[in-house]
Amino acid sequence: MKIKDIAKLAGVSVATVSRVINNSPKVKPETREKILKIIEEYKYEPDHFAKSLRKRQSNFIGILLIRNSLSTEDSYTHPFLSGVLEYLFHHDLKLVLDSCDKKSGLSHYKKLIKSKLVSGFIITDLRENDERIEYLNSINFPYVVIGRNKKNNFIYIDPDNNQGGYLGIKHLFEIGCKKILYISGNKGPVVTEQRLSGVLKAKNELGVELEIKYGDFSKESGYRIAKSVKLEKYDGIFCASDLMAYGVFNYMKESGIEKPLIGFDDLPSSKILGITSINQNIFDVGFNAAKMLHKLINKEKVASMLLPVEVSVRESTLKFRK
Amino acid sequence: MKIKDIAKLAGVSVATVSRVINNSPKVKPETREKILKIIEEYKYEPDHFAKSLRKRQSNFIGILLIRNSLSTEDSYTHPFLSGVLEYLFHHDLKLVLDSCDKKSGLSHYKKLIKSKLVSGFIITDLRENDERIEYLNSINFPYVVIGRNKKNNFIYIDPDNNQGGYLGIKHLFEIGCKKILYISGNKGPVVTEQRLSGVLKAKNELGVELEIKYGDFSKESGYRIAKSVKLEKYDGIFCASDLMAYGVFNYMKESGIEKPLIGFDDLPSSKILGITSINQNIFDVGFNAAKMLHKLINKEKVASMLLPVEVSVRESTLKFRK
DNA sequence: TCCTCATGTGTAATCGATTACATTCAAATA
DNA sequence: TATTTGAATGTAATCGATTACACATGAGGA
Repeated sequence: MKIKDIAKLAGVSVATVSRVINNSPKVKPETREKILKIIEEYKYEPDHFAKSLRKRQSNFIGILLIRNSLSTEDSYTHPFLSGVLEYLFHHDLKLVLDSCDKKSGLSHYKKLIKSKLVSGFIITDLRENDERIEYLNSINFPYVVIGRNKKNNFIYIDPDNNQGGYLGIKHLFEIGCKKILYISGNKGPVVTEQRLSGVLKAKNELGVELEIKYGDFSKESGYRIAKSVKLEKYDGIFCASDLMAYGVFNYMKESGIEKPLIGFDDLPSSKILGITSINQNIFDVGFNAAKMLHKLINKEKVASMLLPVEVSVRESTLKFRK
Repeated sequence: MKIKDIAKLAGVSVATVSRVINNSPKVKPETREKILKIIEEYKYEPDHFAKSLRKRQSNFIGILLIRNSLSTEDSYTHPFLSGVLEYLFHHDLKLVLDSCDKKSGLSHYKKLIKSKLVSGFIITDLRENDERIEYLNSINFPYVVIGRNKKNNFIYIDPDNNQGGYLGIKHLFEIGCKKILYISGNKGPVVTEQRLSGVLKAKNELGVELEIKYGDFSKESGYRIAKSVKLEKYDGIFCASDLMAYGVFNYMKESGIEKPLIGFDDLPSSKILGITSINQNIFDVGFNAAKMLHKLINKEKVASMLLPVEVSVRESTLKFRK
């Protein structure tokens, strides 16, 4: 079933049918009705490839996952993609999901661009000095980045890590903590600085005592640090990642110490373990990334975006509330 | 840059360039070399839409996620999609990820088919009496289903739940359990029967004593059942889902009882909690689903597939080992 | 020498839509 | 009445590739 068939059935030319499909105003209402009825009756759908070819536009956006990067706890992909899809759903856009190697992945992006398959990218797994950024900037191709790096010469969307650090300390303060241990991530990643900076802001503003140790975001590092310091000294612990909080959690169980504990990221396990954490709405990240990209594709002005985070309060701090 | 430009640069016709691109054997080697060099030099890529239109074939497969179905713990999507993408990566296929409503989602599938955008589907979130199945069967469109239902009139791929049930009991038996509590899922879903049937097979084969209670896969139901029975009576507990195992786990912590415990699904939290569980390799599910679909699209014969599962042994049973 | 045949290449039709331009027809205006 | 105008529709070119068919060339056989 193609446009020609519909035209024949309706006794009009293909041009008129096309006009109806594309909502051109210059079609007589009765003609439009008649054609729509036939289209409906035969469940006609225009050929996607013919349409894209002729219109010289793709309604695809691309997301490339890194090959072989299966982390044990990925709770990110589903809500993120759902958010993206939710936006696309309402705007006649589609998503091509593809994969590429971490190294040498650029050629894959180039292929998708040169074959005119996609009209924009959402970039994930950003690196410092990311060759993808350099390339996309150089040809002025629309894209939005999830996260930031030091160069930061692009449009990005990122949860407000700074605010997250702030809220964590504030929450501990509110349940009565005065001497807090902050287990930071390792120096290097931008998130480390962002979260730390929020933590420091809260410290100064609220006047709590703060000690800082540096882990590396991993469970093991959390455990190690918890073991090496005297936890008794503190009346609250804030970790820059849930994984580190799990390490601390395990150590506390072992040693019988009980202190208020907060993590960061709000992984699903935190809900099950009852650990308070800083929650980022990943669905919103996806949704807004798609929205921003859509605007960029339409040549509209777009500003980078920080998404608010919030504290998911659970057992691990709740039971210490005064 | 289009094929015409390449042809001009090489001093040949577009047909010859096209032949080179499509590996037609009837091109003189020197001509081929010359053209390939120019293609390489200019990084030419054929227009995807033109190619698909003319060849009357799409190299897209489709997966539709259900809208607004954000479960707290989704550890499935990423490895599944990674598996799918890994196969596609090597076979010049691409994935269109889209979404549709749980109810009335069928029209979305129809659209993708009628617009000729996709040449096959991987069906997830299967229901009993799934209208998608009826429709796809009726028009003989290629698809592969993740999971099974009672009708089961389709090609599917599914982890071997039966084997999982068997292995769970066997593992408990091997660490010395003789009187086991099995907390099943609710009657209805196919997995309930499958897992239970494996459990029963092991019971008969190994001669252990077995008691069965029915939960509903949820954490709460696990907790409730653990509380309502006398856990002391048993020397091992096997749950048909990790969530139920978490409920049991929590109750045991509270009540100070310690018994070997196994869950099913191997959610990420199980690793963190140290709970032994039945693991399904989700990456393999995705990879093989893509492979099977590819064969179906190429009109090859394909048989449904059960993927082996294994026991991820952890603390919750390890420490009881004799 | 002439014919056949294989090899390599070019010409032009084609896929199914969109759209610039042409055409028709009736109403409005001079 | 003749002319202009605008609305509605049709004709045909076009997007960029693939491919059936035509054609040219030279080798090999009669």
